[in-house]
Amino acid sequence: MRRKPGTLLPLEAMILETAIDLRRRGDEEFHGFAVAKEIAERAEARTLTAHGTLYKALGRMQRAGLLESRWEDPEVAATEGRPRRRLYHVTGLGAQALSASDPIRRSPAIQGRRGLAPS
Amino acid sequence: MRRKPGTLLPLEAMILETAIDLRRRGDEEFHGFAVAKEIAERAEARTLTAHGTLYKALGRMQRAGLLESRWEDPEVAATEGRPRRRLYHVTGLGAQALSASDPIRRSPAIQGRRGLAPS
DNA sequence: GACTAATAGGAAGATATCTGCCTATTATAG
DNA sequence: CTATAATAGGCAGATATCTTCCTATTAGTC
Repeated sequence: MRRKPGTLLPLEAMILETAIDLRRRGDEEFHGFAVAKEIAERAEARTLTAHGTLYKALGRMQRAGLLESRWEDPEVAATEGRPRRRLYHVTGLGAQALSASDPIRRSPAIQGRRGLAPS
Repeated sequence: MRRKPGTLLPLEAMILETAIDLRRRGDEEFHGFAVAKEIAERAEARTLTAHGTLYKALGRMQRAGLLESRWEDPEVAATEGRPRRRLYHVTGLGAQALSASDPIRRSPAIQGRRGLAPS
């Protein structure tokens, strides 16, 4: 949809918020599936089905320098008997971008958004 | 459906056949997904959807001693960028069970079965 | 021959990530 | 203000395995 540089899309802001939230709760790193579930709970279940959208957003944000990632140690995933995760963390730039972003598109949107109806 | 001991179900026979076939072609070991695809191609596309059925059959056959398995080295899966596989091989007992099994339920069933309509 | 007990089969979903395709949306050029 | 260019969003599916339900089928009993 043609990007205005230096702006966060609602989904991107939500990812950053969720990630920073998780960090406050002790998780230094997060993985896509985890934020997917978090976001699905918050945002009035717009399902965010087929997580393709989310993973594409994560990749995009990483390319933009808002996130950094590393692959989980395969041994760990193996021990826990699940697919391997890609572990992300928010960069300084990412945190900065969030606080600089239009707050109307952020927190208010999470519970009882006013104005800016989604559909 | 209550088992007659020492008998192979069509699916089990097909797994053993496929596995032995793959071994002839050089693959000492096989994994569930691979046989699933092989079988899906052969058997007139009864899809075998939702591979649950196949994985249950594999587990059952392993418990019966017809197959043995080991988990793939997590590093290998990681390098190839895909989920880890469980690698199976047919045991002597497994090969024996196949040759002892009713041939009408086997090879003929694969192309142009006569009699014994499936549905 | 009918009934029942037991298990096989099938659908669906959890766990994770990623790609391709098509449509929707938006920023900017005109 | 509109047309266009570009990208975001959504759906589907590939890659693998496994679990939980519910239904279908069959072996063996009476």
